[in-house]
Amino acid sequence: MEDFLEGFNPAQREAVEYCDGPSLVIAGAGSGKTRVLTYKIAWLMQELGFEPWSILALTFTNKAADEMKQRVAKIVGEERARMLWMGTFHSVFLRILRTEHQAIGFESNFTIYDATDSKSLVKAVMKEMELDDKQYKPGNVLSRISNAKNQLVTAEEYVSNMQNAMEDARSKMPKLGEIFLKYSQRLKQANAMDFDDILVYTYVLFAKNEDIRQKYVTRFQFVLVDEYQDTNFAQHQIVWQLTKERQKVCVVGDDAQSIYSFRGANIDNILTFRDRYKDSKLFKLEQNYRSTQTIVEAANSLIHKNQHRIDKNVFSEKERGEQIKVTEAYSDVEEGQVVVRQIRTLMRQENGSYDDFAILYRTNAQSRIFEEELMKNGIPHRIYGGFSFYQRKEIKDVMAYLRLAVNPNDEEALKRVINYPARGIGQTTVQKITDAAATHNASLWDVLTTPLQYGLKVNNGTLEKLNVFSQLISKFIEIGQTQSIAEAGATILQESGVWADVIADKTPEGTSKQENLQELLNGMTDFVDRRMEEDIPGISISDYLSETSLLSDTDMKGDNNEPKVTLMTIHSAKGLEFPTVFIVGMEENLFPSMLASGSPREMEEERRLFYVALTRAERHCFLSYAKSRFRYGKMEFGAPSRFLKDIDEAYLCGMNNGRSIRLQNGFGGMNRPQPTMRPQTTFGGMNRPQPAMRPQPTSMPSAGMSTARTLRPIINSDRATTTSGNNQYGISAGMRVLHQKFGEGIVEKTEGSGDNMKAYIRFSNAGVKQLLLKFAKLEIL
DNA sequence: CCTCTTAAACTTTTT
DNA sequence: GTTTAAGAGG
Repeated sequence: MEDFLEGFNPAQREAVEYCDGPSLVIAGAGSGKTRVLTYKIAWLMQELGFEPWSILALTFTNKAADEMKQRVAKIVGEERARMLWMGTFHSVFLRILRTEHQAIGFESNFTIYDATDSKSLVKAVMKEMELDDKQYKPGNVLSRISNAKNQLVTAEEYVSNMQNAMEDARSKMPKLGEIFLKYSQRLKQANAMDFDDILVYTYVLFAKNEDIRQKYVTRFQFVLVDEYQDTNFAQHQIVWQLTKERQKVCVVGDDAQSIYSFRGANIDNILTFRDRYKDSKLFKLEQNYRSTQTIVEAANSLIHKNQHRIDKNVFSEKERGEQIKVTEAYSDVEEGQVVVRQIRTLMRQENGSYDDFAILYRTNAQSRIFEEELMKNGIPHRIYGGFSFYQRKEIKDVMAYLRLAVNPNDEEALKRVINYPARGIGQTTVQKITDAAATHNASLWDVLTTPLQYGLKVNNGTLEKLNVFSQLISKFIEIGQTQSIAEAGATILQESGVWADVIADKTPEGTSKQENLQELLNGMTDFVDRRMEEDIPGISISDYLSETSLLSDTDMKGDNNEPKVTLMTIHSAKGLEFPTVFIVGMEENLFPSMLASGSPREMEEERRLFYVALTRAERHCFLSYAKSRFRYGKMEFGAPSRFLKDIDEAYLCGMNNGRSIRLQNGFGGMNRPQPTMRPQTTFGGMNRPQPAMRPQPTSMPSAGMSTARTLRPIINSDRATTTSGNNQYGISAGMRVLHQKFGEGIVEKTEGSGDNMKAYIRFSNAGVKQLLLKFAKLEIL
């Protein structure tokens, strides 16, 4: 089987072949890490006789898992590849938890709360405790809870630990432990888990049930973990629980690509691996097969600016390649134009495919401008991340019904749809139900089904409405148990009234919602078909929900094979590669993020993120920054990113309007007025006159811009008052009017027109009111 | 109780 | 610029 590993370098070969004990593979970017992992799995099966179901391979994204599965399938055949335990930490452990639910005190039909559900629950808990959400920011609270869970600290342990109490008091959130406790109880009450719980309960399951742990230790004879630098403590511990006796484990990672510490990932896991597994072997993969020498060396020069790192020498033997081009754009819009123009040029020059291009950015919010520009130019593209299909409102609504059909105790799902479509159960009623549930330690569903038992004080009309709703859900539960998943989906969509509500919406958004819901039903059918075809057990709604709750947009399969330009965050780009990469928004406070500037640790993580971005590129790499950009609805002026200076200058070349410029002057000259720059950096489309700018050619750009911005509302309100005399209501500023309820008043101003027209009226005994003229019956005096 | 309008806060990054 | 929370009127 020597030719099996043909084309492998010695380091790769050793890493694949060593299976006698634990091993740590430090794999530089583009060093064939996935290749090593896939061949190692194939090696285990074909050379060493491991059965596929005895191998556990863990990844971070579904995408990585799918890709690896496909690659393994090519070597060992689909049949056998299918039997591997391969998936994300979350999906594999969720599967185990469903099987072993009893041991952790859950019903088998527990549901998974997504980030929105978790946040909503935290808010609900805080409201109950009458805590100010200015002082306790739900996001902060949640991230503290999440951190604790990632450290395997339960709510009970958290509150009994004095150090936490002190820490919370210091950050003005003394009740945090109590929130954590209540939050956990409510999750349990709802028979639900959040993302972090999947790991926590897996750990607890193995820690408290030795027999169950043994069962899985016996099953998983070899464990492989991809992207080990991104594991958090919980994951690290679970891997240990599964491998401590047998020590058959191989982890692959690159400390330089650790970019998830915000999620509890700890580089130390990779560093302490060798202390924990005493006889572990270390392999280093240092040859990069992906990128040109220039790109690899530029990335090296960058990462050397970090203090915390494992020393290694990543090198490339590919061609030298061209320098990395740095472009300064006048605005965020211009940055988009520059990138699109460059794509067109390269397409022409290299006769390329749109698949060859990726535009990478730090935040999802940046995608828009590029999307618009690509659209304008008719360039096919695909945006990953941001809003996933399953996060759309209409989809979440239907999913909530499905969740209830599986697990009616699901509090967040219930609150979501109890009054959607509107059935006359409002906030006050929901609040009463929640209160009753809280005082009796019951679930909302308990209260809903037996309201009298919990002393729910609502009038008979409301009681009947609640009854109708709970009957509806009961019916769905039955449907879920009797009908096939796609049928059940269609029935529930119909009978819940969601479909009728969406049909009634004739706006373009309504149409798109219809399409999405149709797509959801198709997806359910596909789900069943795929599982039947691949002989995977589990085609219930619960199985469907399990899978989709852990799916992100990045994992969605393309609808067709048309080549497309890829747009995504750098985080989602990890593990991918493209011939040409644009890294955009290279500005201070954007990349590196403003929030990272406080701590050196976080700054190093941002730098690693940039390292990841650079090393995605195979041949061409473009960096760009904009001198001004719209953020939070305001024009902001930024400076070029400090990271640009972290790359050895020899690998960079400046570019403006297709022309090379000298770099030294290009950076940091942002605050000087540069009157000659504008004609150079403007393109065809930008040449339209900008009157607001013209009156102040000598002033600072910011002064000119802010004038332009503040001008607009003034003009608008001027027009509103001056034109208000001629309208269908005959109302205008200065008139004296009489209102049925408020009495006599004077019209101060009017706004809008037609049906939306409204007036600000100062009433002598009711103060200033704004009234819609469409409704307000005013008599002109 | 519902719906429309307005104000405010908001943006890292993801399983 | 976008999305959510609150407020007021019907």
